[in-house]
Amino acid sequence: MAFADTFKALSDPVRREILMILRHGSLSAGEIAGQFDMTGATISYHLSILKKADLVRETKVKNYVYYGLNTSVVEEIMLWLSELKGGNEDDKKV
Amino acid sequence: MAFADTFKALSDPVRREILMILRHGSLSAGEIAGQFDMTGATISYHLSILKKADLVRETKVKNYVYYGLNTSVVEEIMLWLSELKGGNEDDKKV
DNA sequence: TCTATATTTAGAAATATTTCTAAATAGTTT
DNA sequence: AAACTATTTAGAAATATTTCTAAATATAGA
Repeated sequence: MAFADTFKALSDPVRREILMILRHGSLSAGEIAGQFDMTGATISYHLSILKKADLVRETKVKNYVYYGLNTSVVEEIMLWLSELKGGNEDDKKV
Repeated sequence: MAFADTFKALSDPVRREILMILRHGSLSAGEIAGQFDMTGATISYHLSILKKADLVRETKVKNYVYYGLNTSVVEEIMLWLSELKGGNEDDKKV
C-alpha cells in the first residue's frame, strides 16, 4: 500500500513486536497469537494492517496461514528518515 | 521521550510535513502554521507531540517560539529498522 | 499601563483505533 | 457428510487522536 500506511502500521507496539518475532522466520497466525496475551481475533486485526502495509506476506498451507516478513517497503521509510537527517542545514554547518 | 513516542509522532502526515519543512531551517510556530490550512492551535498541538518525541527543539525569541529539527532520535528508529531487515533469516539464504 | 501580536491551553465534537465476544468461513480428517 | 481446527469477520465498547473555537498566557511596543 502507500507510504503513509507503512508509518501507521509501524506506530503500534504490538505490530512492531509481531515484526520482530517474524525476523526468526514465518509463523502461523495461531503461533503468533500464542506469543501475546490477546485474542486471535485481535492479532488477526493487526496482521491485516501489516499486510495492507505490505510489511508481511501470507502463505496458506493446509488450514494454516503463515505470515512472513517483507522488508522491501522498509527501505522507503529509511530513505525518508535519511532525507530528514541529511537535509538539515544546521547539520551542514558543523 | 520514549522510543514508542517517536514512532507515534512520525505516524501522522501533518507532523511528517512539519519535519520536512523544518529541514530548511528553524521557523516560528506562526510561520509553520502558515504553511497549513489549519488553525494555529492545531499546529501547536502537533508541535507539542513532536517536542515530546524530541524530534523538534524550541527556542523562544521575543514573543515568538522557533522550532528546529532534532534528528538525534531518528538514529534509534533507523537502528530498529535495520535490525528488522538484517535479522531476517530468509534474506541470509539469498 | 494599555493594546496588539504570538502562542498555548481547555473543552468539545468528530473520527479513528484497539480490543473483545460471538459468529462466519475455510480447510482437514474421519 | 459431520465434526474439528485455524483463522477471519462483524459488531460493539473503550480509548485515543485530530481538529475546531474560545479563552488564557506571554511578550512587545506605544
